[in-house]
Amino acid sequence: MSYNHEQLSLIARAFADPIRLQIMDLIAKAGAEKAIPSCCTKGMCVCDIQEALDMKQSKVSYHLKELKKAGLLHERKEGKWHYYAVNQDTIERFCRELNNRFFFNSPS
Amino acid sequence: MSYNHEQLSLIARAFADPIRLQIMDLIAKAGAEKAIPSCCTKGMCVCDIQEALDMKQSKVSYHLKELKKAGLLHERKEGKWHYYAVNQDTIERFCRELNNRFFFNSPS
DNA sequence: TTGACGAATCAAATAATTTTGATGTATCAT
DNA sequence: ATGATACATCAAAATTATTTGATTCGTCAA
Repeated sequence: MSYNHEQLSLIARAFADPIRLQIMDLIAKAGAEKAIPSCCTKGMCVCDIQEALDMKQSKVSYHLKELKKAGLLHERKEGKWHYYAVNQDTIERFCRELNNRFFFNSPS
Repeated sequence: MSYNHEQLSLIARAFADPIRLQIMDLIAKAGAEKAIPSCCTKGMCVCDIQEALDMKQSKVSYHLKELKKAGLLHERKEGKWHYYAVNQDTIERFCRELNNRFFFNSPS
């Protein structure tokens, strides 16, 4: 039902790198607004992130893998493209878990 | 007003190690309940954590430093002892920040 | 003072993450 | 089939984090 230390730390580790936060921001914005760059209607593809943040492709892929491993991203494959979108559920559970653990008067 | 990527990742990094989560849990419990071990009424001292988790003193100090650097702990010195307590404000702000960033319909 | 205790800090060793360039795989158009 | 594109994966190098065993610092009691 609730996360253990390993699961919690996996998510925290994913958030622990500024580059991954940048990537998350970018993907979140693309999901929220009209979709910043070219090809994405729902989610962002690797090449758009690569271009937006001026990073090597393998670097982007590596960080996306870490984020996905933590359950923070959802992947949808469509032809040649892989679209990534934020998995809000994981973030919500993560925050709820922190609250339950560290607040004496925890709000559920 | 709100955290930048560096500040956010600093907090996330602090949560990113299972050992530090253990320490946080321990300190939080000591604050919430009657105070588990011997000497602490408000906060826990290093030697109590050391004993509770069976760790070397320098290791405990190292992790406490990391947690404090992230603003997750509050330190109070009293004679020979240093008492650590959870800084709930930081956790609250951290969660609020995550919500603001990654939820389209963010609750403030 | 001296010695003992609680804790910080340091330097060296070890371990884990991240970056990089290369190579591999799948999909698609020609 | 061939070549191009989008992406994953790999192995090596570079960078960071963690652990360990001193050593040091501050406080207190004798």
